[in-house]
Amino acid sequence: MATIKDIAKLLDISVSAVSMALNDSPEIGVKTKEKVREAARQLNYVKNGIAIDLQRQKTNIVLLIADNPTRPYFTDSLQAIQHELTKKNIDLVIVTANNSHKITAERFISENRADAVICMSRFISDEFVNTYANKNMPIFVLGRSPDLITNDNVVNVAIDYERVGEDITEYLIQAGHRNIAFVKGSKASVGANYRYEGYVRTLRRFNLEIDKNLIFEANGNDYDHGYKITEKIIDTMAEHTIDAIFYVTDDLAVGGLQKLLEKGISVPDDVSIVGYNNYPISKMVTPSITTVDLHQQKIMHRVAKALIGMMTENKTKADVMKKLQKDTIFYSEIIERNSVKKR
Amino acid sequence: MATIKDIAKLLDISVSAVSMALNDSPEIGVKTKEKVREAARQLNYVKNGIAIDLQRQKTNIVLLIADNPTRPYFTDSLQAIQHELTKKNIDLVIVTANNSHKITAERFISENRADAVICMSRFISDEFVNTYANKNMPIFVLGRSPDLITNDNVVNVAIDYERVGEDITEYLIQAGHRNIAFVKGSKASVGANYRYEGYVRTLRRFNLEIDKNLIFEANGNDYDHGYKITEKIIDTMAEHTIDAIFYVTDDLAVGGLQKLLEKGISVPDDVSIVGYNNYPISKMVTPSITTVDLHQQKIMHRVAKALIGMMTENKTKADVMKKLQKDTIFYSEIIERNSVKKR
DNA sequence: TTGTATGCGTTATCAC
DNA sequence: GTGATAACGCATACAA
Repeated sequence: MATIKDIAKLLDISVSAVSMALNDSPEIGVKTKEKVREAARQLNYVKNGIAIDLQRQKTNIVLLIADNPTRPYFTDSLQAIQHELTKKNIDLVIVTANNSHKITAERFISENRADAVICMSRFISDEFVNTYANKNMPIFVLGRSPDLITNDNVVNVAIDYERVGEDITEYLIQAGHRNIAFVKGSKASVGANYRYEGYVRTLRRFNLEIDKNLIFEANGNDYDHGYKITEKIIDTMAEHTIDAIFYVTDDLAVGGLQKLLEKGISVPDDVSIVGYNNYPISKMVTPSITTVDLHQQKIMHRVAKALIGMMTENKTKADVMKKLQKDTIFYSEIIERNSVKKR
Repeated sequence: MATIKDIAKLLDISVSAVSMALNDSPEIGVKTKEKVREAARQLNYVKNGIAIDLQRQKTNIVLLIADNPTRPYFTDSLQAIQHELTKKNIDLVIVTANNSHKITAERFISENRADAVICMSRFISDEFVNTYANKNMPIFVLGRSPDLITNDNVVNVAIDYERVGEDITEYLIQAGHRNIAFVKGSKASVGANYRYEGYVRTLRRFNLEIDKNLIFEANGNDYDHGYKITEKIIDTMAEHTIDAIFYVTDDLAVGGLQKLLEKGISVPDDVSIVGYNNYPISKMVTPSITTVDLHQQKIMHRVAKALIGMMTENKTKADVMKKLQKDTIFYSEIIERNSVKKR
């Protein structure tokens, strides 16, 4: 690996001259620049970004930590973030952090390998985030408890969990459903828990009984869990009437749908179902599934902008918080499709 | 940001002593180590990974370049790679490189920000790869033309494209189908093109006519394109009999399936369909779709191992190539489900 | 057991 | 227009 030193030696000029030439500094003559560039080509010189970062005390990268890069909510976010960062010529690096593998992510944080981080993974603890965030590396976390954030360089992107789960429950009730089953998913999923609470609140608001027999635990958020739990649901349908099923996740709903169809139960004629998140798959099945869109992209656009503000314009947490919450950051939208019947 | 210098000053010992203490060197006394650690805690010291990398002339990271991190073929690969790297305590960093955004990936390569790279994106050109791969940073690319690889530090993971597309076509023929339509996807997809060739070869082998009317261009590999092109297919079914449809991708097949069902065409009673890749979604629809599994994970496990060999054991391209191709790296497997009817 | 000196590859600050 | 030199934060060979 050739370095600027090698170039300098070859051309018998100083290292700094080479550096400046390579960076097209106006202080360097045109002929020198050309000589340097030519030599660089000859020696197969490639610059060492690490050394540059060290010298500059900046990495120019934003670290994005994901628990599961498969999920559409992640890829949506990714797109939004990348869009904003590209404008500013900031690099984006993704590392995953989940149950079984989070060392890389933690190392990147604890070793200050970024100028800012967006943490979408729950597996990086509040404590960790609090101890390592600093002025040169603010950390954005999503949907955590505000009271657990003690560091002034970690900003929590609050989500208005008040309405979560209420919207779609109300929608089902308005459509004439009374016996609405609820399928819980992964216990670790914060959002999913809030949806359940919204469901309960809404039933109460409409003076509907909360029947424990209609609450199911899938113990996971994906297709397979949905498929499996729906076996149980079908069993209980023998004794209790169920008009509609609120799956806490689209994937669960898709799995459930398939089980229902296999058992000859028609959706939505025999039972209506809804999912949550507006994952692409929800429209790919027959019947397509009514769901709710969280507008993750819009949120992340704003997060990215706030983050850039802190990185490049020396804004403080207080500054960006105002903008982040200027209008309600969170608003969900019901996507009506064909899995719900009005009665 | 405190550095070891600060610690040294505080404790009035040398910088190197601090460095060694922090790295738990046996040369340093226990009491000194404790003092140092305590001081580090007090000063809120966090180590600077960048500086370490510079000094060590190693980054300990493998760079994974993806075009579309959404695709299951990517997440499958990710899992396999991460599994192998974790064993060796090597970090994995993902950056995306697609049509509109590949600067980050290119910068990471050209600035030597990794000890090795796996490039799954077609948007990083052969030329680029050839100019930047070096002994300290080998680059693995997937399924490119071997003759375009001129650098001895880029290893091309060949895939046995001979059989691709033949297997499933033969399967359809054996099931009694004669008029088999083919739906092409994105023109940029290398694998998809090979599948088409396999399809053609197989028809010839069985002395079946290749009917241009039954070849469709979806111009994309995803659900929406499948949905759209199937409109055309249904139109031509009025004039030409079609027993089966070979969608070049599962997503296309899922989109097609939905359109067929909407139009009241039964799958597989009226027409059989197959996809390719064994994406999770192919089993989530009703009827579930017969497809072929490329065993991407197994391939990537082997790739990761080869790469680790080059990184840590100084193995050469020649060395790893042998192992990579020891047994056929590529073998596809037909996953029989419910979208094909025997006639 | 500890300290000194040097180097990693680059940029920045001066002085020339 | 150019060249020494220090500095970035850390690790290491060697000396003490």
